Amino acid sequence: MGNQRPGTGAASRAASARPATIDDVARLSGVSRATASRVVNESPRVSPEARIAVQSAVAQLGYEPNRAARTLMTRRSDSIGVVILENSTRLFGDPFFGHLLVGISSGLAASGLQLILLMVQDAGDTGRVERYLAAGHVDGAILVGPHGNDPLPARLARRQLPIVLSGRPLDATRVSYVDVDNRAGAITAIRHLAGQGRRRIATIHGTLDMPSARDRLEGYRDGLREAGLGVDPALEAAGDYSPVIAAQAMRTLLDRTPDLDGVFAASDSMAAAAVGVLLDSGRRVPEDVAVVGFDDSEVARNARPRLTTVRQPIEAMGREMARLILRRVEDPGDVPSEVLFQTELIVRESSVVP
Amino acid sequence: MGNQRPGTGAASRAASARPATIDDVARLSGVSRATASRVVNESPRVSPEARIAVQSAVAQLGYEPNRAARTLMTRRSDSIGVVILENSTRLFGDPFFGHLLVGISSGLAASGLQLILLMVQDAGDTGRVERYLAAGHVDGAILVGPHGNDPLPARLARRQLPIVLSGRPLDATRVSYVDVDNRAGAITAIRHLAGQGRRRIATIHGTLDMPSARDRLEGYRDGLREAGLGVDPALEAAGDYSPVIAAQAMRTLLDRTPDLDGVFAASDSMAAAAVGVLLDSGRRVPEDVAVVGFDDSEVARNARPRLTTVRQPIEAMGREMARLILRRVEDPGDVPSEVLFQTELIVRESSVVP
DNA sequence: CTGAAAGCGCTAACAA
DNA sequence: TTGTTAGCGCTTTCAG
Repeated sequence: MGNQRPGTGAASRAASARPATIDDVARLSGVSRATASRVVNESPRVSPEARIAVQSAVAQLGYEPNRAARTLMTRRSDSIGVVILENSTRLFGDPFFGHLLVGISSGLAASGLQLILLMVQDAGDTGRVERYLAAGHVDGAILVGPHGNDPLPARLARRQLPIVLSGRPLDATRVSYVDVDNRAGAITAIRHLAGQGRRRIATIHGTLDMPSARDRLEGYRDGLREAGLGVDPALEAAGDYSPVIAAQAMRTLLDRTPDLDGVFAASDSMAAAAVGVLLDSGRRVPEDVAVVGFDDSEVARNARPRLTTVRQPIEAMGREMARLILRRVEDPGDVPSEVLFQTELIVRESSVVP
Repeated sequence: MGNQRPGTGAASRAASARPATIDDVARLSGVSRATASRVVNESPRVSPEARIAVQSAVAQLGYEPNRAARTLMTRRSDSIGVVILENSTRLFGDPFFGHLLVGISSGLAASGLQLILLMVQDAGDTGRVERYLAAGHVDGAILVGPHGNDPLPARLARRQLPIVLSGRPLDATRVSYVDVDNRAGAITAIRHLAGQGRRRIATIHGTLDMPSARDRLEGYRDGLREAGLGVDPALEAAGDYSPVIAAQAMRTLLDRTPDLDGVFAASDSMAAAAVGVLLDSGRRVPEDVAVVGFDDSEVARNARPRLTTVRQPIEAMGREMARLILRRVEDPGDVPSEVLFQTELIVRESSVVP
């Protein structure tokens, strides 16, 4: 590059202490701050010459807009809060949340909005997180894993913060959410088990303060009725999506109804735990008891026997949540959207006798 | 609480459109902006009366400082970037990352710094993320899962950004990191297997561009030598921490050395996959082949047989990473710290014949 | 111990 | 199409 005076030329700024400002860009390209700003923000009202001059100055200086200054002016933070409402025990033992995060992250990436992760582990966190979100530090929030009785969604909505939920809310509040057709998914599972000749089909459901858990339980019952098999409370046991509690539930079921020949669990982790208990009890899977899970996570492919399961497209659901929140941030007056994804039954070894 | 004119009193601001500013606080408490600011920022140079007046005004107005304005002034963003350098396949199939995130999040929570999550899925993301981090939008960064050949850590360090790595860096760069004593952990695993009478112990190691994988492999070899068992390349197979590749590796090992009687895998997920292949091949675990994993994640407790494994305190490591980055942000001149956690061997069914 | 004033970097009226 | 001007809300000298 020709002769440069050290410490003053543009090239020498490579690792400069002070980052370039829009003033630097304006000066170097010979236009005003305003015009430089217009180019950076892709306003159409700029002459081609000015545009080119500014763009090359931007490149030369490695200019990056100062987000704080921009936020102060536009009153937009260019960031989205992602709130994980679940204690750590279940949190990442189950691959569900991780996949959802990956989807959200990739859906947000193209937009230039940042992802601010907020984990609510205990009651103390709730206040902190709510204050932060309500203070206008984010343009919108994605709430992952809210239980039906969680007041946070309504509280934030009342404060006019755009939000999107993972999972249908329990009350009929009008908020955007993304969910899978839990009821239909459960029905396909039961239909499959009944089709394999199973007659005493039990279920390990999730905590019933979560709508997804309720819907899967309802689907289970509907499936039984559809197959002409009666509903029997003794065949239903509560889990909480953790393997430990699921194992307990399985033992309870075996005590109550030793003749059961099928199990539908509301997650793969719980199904895997159930299989463990069944094997421990001397039963063979699938010969004596057929098992179906939910999610189609790594757990299902990893287990032996491999788990038949109801697949939900978790990453796609995360991307959709990102899309929805971006839309609501653009246009807060937009009506809330409810997006339902379809499930797919993946048949593996745990439910089919070879 | 007395008589209030609607729309103007403090109480009526409860769900007001415009958030309170420090000017509002100053006015209500009868001091200047400067003094109000001092109280908010806990400066000691304020009279008790002023302090009390301001504090009550803050409470009354529900005042929350505008972070953008503060950032503009202080040149601190009050946020930490957490960069996940791993593609989604492995990402959350393995509970490791989730637990680390929980630890980091809880370590950061008390400080008031926000956690900005940046996932690098493909080469295209790298530039975006590096630009973002280098532009001063975060006060520091925690890099999770960097491979040895990743140029990002050095690039960011050169730009003066405080960073902390998960895992020892391959080159001898002086950066802060948190790791577990991988070599010692592997040795305890081999010592245990040898103690159970195993003589043909194989290993499925991780990708060798990650120091942790190298260290575990070295520990494996050291353990063999210590037990008087020779090192045999035919007993070593490469995995990449994914179950699928681990299963392939296990099959390769069985082809090459059908007489193996022990397997040490560099993660629980890989160990579980290896168990699956062993069972498929008609072998019994642990009777014919004893298996030991690494991590002590849910996978280990969930598998049947339950996995013996080398526990690492993942959440504590995450919290420590948060502590280190906060310290470096406070005092960038501080010498880099290297924190090594100890492992613990957890003996379960997969390695001990009853 | 307190207040007045300056200014961080940016965008958005408003004129020209 | 462009430039000038006026703040956004905050912290921080500098006087007093």
